[in-house]
Amino acid sequence: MESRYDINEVEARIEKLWEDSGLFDPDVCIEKGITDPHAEPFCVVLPPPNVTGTLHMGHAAMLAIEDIMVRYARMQGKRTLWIPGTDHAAIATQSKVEKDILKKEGKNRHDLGREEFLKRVRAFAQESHDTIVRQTKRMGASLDWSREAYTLDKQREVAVRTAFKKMYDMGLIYCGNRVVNWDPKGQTTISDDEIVYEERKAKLITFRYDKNFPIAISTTRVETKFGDTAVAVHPNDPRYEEFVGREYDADFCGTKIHVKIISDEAVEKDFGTGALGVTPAHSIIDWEMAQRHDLPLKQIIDEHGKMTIKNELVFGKKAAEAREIVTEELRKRGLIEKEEEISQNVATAERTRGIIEPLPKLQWFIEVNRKFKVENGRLKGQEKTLKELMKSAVADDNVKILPERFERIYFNWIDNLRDWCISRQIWFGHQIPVWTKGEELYVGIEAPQGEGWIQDPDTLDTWFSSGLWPFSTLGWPHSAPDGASRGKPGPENDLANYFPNSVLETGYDIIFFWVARMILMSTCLMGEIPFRKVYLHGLVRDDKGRKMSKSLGNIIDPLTMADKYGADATRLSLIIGAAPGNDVKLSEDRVRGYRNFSTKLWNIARFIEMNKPAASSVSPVDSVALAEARVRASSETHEKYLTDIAALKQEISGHLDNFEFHLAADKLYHYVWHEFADVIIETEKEKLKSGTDEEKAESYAVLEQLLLDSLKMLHPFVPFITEEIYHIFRPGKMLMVEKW
RNA sequence: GCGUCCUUAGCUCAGUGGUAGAGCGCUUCAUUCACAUUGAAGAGGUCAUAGGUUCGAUCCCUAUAGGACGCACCA
Repeated sequence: MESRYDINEVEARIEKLWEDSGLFDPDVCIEKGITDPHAEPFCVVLPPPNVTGTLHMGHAAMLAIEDIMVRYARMQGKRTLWIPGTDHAAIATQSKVEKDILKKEGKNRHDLGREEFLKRVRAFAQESHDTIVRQTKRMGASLDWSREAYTLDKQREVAVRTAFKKMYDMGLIYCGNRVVNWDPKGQTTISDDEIVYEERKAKLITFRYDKNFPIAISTTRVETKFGDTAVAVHPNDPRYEEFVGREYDADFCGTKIHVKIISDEAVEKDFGTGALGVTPAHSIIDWEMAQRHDLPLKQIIDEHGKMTIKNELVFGKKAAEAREIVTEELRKRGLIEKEEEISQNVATAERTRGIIEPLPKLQWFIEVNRKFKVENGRLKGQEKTLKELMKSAVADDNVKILPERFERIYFNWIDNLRDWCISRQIWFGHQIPVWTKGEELYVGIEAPQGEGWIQDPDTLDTWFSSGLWPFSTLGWPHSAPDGASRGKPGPENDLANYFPNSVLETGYDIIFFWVARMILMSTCLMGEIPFRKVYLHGLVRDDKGRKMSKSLGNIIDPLTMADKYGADATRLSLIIGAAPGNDVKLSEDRVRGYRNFSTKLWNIARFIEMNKPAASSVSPVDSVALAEARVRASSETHEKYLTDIAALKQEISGHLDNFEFHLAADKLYHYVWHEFADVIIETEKEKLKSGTDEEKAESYAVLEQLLLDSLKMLHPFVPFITEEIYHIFRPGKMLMVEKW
């Protein structure tokens, strides 16, 4: 063995060795007789990284954790499949490319036109994809690349369109004119989950529409009051009881408005004056109130955030500017009763950070409170709403979320869930499979026959296609989920063999975006849960606990770490000390520390190899036989070594079964360094130096066995170095498919 | 407002109902020895605070303080 462990040479060579072996593909394992086709299946689908650039430490952590589960399952003899893929990430990718083009060429997407722009986005996505694939392999992830998927490829497009059509036919997808979250910066609608609240100071103004109006109201957005069609008070508020039901005409800064006084539970008595001006067109809450009280809707702001109300003071002005003008006008008219500074949470778009302008728009929605009949699977025939299905999937313990505390968070989210707006006014993504011709509307997988059909120009929320991921990657809708194909090899039988997935592993930050949506799609379309377990990992932060970001300059790049200290060390640094669901603070020192572990392991192997007795170096088969014979005849100390490591194996298996990877890795680390190296080898050193030939051979045999056992247990965590050392002691064998 | 998590060695964090652990850092010593990307020894902790349960609490319960976060509201 080389005296120095050459990380980069070994990791590159082993990566290629695995890839050439084809053993990441379960069908190859079956063909070669390594895996029993009727063995228990174990399937994980990789959360597809966005094609917006490169992998970061969060991805590396995800890959490490999943690879541990997958390699462990494979070594246990399970029929193991881990499917790779990437996500087109519609809005994220589009806005990234838009930004780049604007910076480099000073053009926006409309200057280029839809086709040319999409060409550019696709080129960028392809480049990102290639980088991501390279990086993923570099981390040692044992993914079956022959089954690689992309959320925007042809096969997934069929899945998306099929899902859309089915849900439309079930009455779960509808097109409705509703007040939606409009992002004026990104020029698109977004869903409730894509909103990020930012705390800001605002001026709360208490005023009357005009001198004759009986009730004063409070608002931070006086410019929207042109659109008011009601004033709402709480039903139990004695101050306003007498007014409820009356209607008034008022002159608001020169514009005639008609206002009805209503009572509604949504009003808080203690806020402001306890009376609220209802602006149905520019507030989701107000819009809901308007629905309840049958109020008219008056739009006064457009998609660009400009005032459309025909009032000479503000027409054509930006909302913020109009706010100042209206405030000034109210002052002039002596209508303001109070002005106070308050802090409020402003809704902004997650991607663009533009301030959300609620607007009434015609959009596509998924209705979450409508009862429908499930058509397939285990849940066939049940009449439930999507909300109920999502809830019972977890409440009935069919889907187990780890750590458990996230189940409460999940339920809490479902309770507050509104209809999901799925249409986006961006270009990159799955175009909505709806075509119109005059009054006619067609929903289908393929464009309708005949002239004059126009496809809806909008695209779908990226999470719509991600929601199908657990089964769209397994061949749905082309292959059947059940029937005779179970147990048979080949990707065409994947759905029968690997659905539901065994585990879904992802970050806790996308439990709503993604985990919930997959449960929704799967229970609805498949009539079955998408996966049995959800394992949520924490976020990787810098050593001060801050998010890693370009602007802070605190990014630790997983590939740089892998090149410097090895993918093995990088993986270990992300596993040890990382309790499930807890954030990990990472520093380069940590990675370096685990690189030292690789060196230690290498030297342990080197020491053992150097002490190999000449007699047993004849052939590997003989050496195995010899080792076993020696071990059987071993001394008490030697027996203790072997029972100890057997006990350790029990412990490690237990931890792995319980998803306690951090405990398993920590114990192995401790055993190898502080027990095996520091105690056992130090003890045996003497015998190997001055013992009889017999003693030497026995000592060697025991050490070799301990080493091989350690390598096996370590393999899921540090696959490269363990594979390399294993080959030195067992030429021709592949550790990744050895039996656990 | 509702809820969750965190508070353990100088730093970053694991962990456990019964003499406290890791990495990095620090001190001293060792080195023709598998490994200086090392070994040995060591310093350093009333496990946030106050109550309670218990034979026994860092761990379970309650409250308090500080920090992080999620959800709802935010007129």
